[in-house]
Amino acid sequence: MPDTTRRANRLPGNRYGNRPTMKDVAARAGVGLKTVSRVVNGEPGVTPETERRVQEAIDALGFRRNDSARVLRKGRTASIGLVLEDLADPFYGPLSRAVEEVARAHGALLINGSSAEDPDREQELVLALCARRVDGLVVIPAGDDHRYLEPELKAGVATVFVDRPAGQIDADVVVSDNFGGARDGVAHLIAHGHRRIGFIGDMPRIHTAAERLRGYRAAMEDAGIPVEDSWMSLGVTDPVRVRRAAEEMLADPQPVTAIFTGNNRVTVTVIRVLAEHTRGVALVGFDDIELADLLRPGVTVVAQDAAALGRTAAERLFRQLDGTLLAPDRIELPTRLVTRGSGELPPSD
Amino acid sequence: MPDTTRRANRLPGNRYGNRPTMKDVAARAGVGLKTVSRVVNGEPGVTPETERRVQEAIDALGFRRNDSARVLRKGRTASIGLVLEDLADPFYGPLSRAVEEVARAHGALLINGSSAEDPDREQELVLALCARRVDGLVVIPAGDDHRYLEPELKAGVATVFVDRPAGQIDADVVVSDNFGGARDGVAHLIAHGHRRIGFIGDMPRIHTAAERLRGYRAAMEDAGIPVEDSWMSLGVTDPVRVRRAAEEMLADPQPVTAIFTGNNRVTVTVIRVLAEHTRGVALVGFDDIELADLLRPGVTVVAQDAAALGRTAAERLFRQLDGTLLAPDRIELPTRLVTRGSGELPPSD
DNA sequence: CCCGCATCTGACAACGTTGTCCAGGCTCTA
DNA sequence: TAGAGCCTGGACAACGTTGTCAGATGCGGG
Repeated sequence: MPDTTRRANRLPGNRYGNRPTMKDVAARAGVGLKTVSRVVNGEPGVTPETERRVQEAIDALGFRRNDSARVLRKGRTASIGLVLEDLADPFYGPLSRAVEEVARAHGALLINGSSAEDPDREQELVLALCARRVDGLVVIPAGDDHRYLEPELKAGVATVFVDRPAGQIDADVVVSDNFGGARDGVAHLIAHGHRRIGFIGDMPRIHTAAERLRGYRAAMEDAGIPVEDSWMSLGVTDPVRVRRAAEEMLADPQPVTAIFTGNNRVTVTVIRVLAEHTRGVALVGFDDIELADLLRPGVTVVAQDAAALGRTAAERLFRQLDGTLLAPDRIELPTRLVTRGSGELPPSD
Repeated sequence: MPDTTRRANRLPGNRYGNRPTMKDVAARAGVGLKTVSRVVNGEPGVTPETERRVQEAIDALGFRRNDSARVLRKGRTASIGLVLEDLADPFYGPLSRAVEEVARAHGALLINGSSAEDPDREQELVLALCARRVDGLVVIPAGDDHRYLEPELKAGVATVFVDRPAGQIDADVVVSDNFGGARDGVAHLIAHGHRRIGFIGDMPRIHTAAERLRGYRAAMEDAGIPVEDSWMSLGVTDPVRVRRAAEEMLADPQPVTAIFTGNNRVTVTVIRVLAEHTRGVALVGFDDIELADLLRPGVTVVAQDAAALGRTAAERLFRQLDGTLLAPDRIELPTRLVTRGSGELPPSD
């Protein structure tokens, strides 16, 4: 009694709510299983009349191919994973969209998740995506050790890191010129006469933050200005503490006359602080901000092209998948200094 | 010769780049297939010694369970689909993140895509997600006919629509009070003495746009102000045309003294136009905008809580999946008028 | 010393699809 | 009209996993 066995093996609640399968369609259309498969996949070798019958059965039953089974058989999932830091950060919006557009052009879906800057969560997410057998991964890394990816890379999972490089493994990377951008931004302030320039940035364990700090130091050193510790605030990230850091720099007996901010969120907070401040303090921020041009003064920024980062990374990913891309490489995209006023204020002392 | 058959059936390039399977792990550990499965899934009934051997083999081979096969067998994918309009729109960032957080709390991954406001693309995406057998869908609809979802709903795919209602089917919906919000925003302008109030909004075929327009009309009617056609601009959406629309309203011999804008993108463009304008024109916008408080004047908005929309929708989705949610319902979240200056300007004529 | 029981392990089928391969029917030609 | 060749359709195995069930092993008690 094979039927009994079969029923016994079924789950109680009935999976997929009893979706029809190709077998059901075949039975209804009075054809073989494989014929249904051919119709569904548009393969040749089916007479129009048969095709019509099959199509009718499909519509009547509301059949939809089960891609899990298909993936199992074919080995490709036509999906890629995107791991970023925070879906809600405006910097990642255009980046995600660019990745999605490239994926779409290649017929792939996008599965994504946020690491919230937590290395464990990054790893967990990446491995979950690998278990789903995504064809490739675009990762904005939170951690700095990615050796856990070695078996995956060996198994042929295409991988591109964006915004920050991978740690301890050799992988494709697409980043902005964080060092050069920050250096130019700070040099811009120096060129406008500033010497006491503050720096407020994220934790130096984040690669981009470290690079921007390095750019700040380089610009100062190039100008022969010794940097005082009280001018730098590293690792503060929540608005309350950023605000306090900025206020301390400005309250110093020898206050900074300009501030360089290390990312968009810090910039926004510092703008708020400066708005309450009577003395004009110059500001250059890393990352562009919406409406920055409408503030008075307009906010001068070092802009990176988030969409280009995403697009470049995704394109490299698919080139890995075609096999047209061979060795891992590091691509660095230029940044652009956008002057709008706040960076051109003269020192007020 | 079963081996020959097997090899002949293999694809040439070798799928997944030859990832090890449980069978391989079992062979290496010298145990049965099912024992490996037990270890991988943390099922009881394995001696510590056996478990150690299996774990060793797993690590040595870099084995990772293939979730496609697992899904095929178990029927649940532990993933949900999110279809929205544009990943890069700042309004959807917090919404996506909220959905992701709820999904994560339920151990599910998020697959998402953008419809770009195109109904066909929405349908294509939704059906692709259904073919992947996502457990549920959160949809910000672009189209207004969702009967194509009927077989899916019948098959038990949990579905919640957000931001805009579903068309032609009975489904769970979570929306903001677009009508009431717009009415209150316009009434606010009226209360400050305005009578000639312009409205610039998106295409009325988009539900939210239509509701906000209705709110505008209601407020005007309540105040006994007849609306002139030249005060309304509907369906313009790209910045160039929004700009032109705003300029025309302001160049009229009897110009509007205030403008109500129908969404965040329109608001931003109109802010730009007004910034170039000498005469003070009042502005209230639908949707909040970052830095709106720092502009002079600050921008008065009708804010909706995007994160709450996403969270509410996702929670309802998972309640559908638990079975604790029975009938589809419509949830309407309140909006909030945030006064910052631009909406309180008096008429300038 | 043997039996019963509990514990651990493995063989096997099934999930829904696709690739392979063969059978049967048809057309076309000699 | 018979034979060769083509075209359509279907049976079957396999993808990698998990549920079922039965067999093996070890232990304690009678």
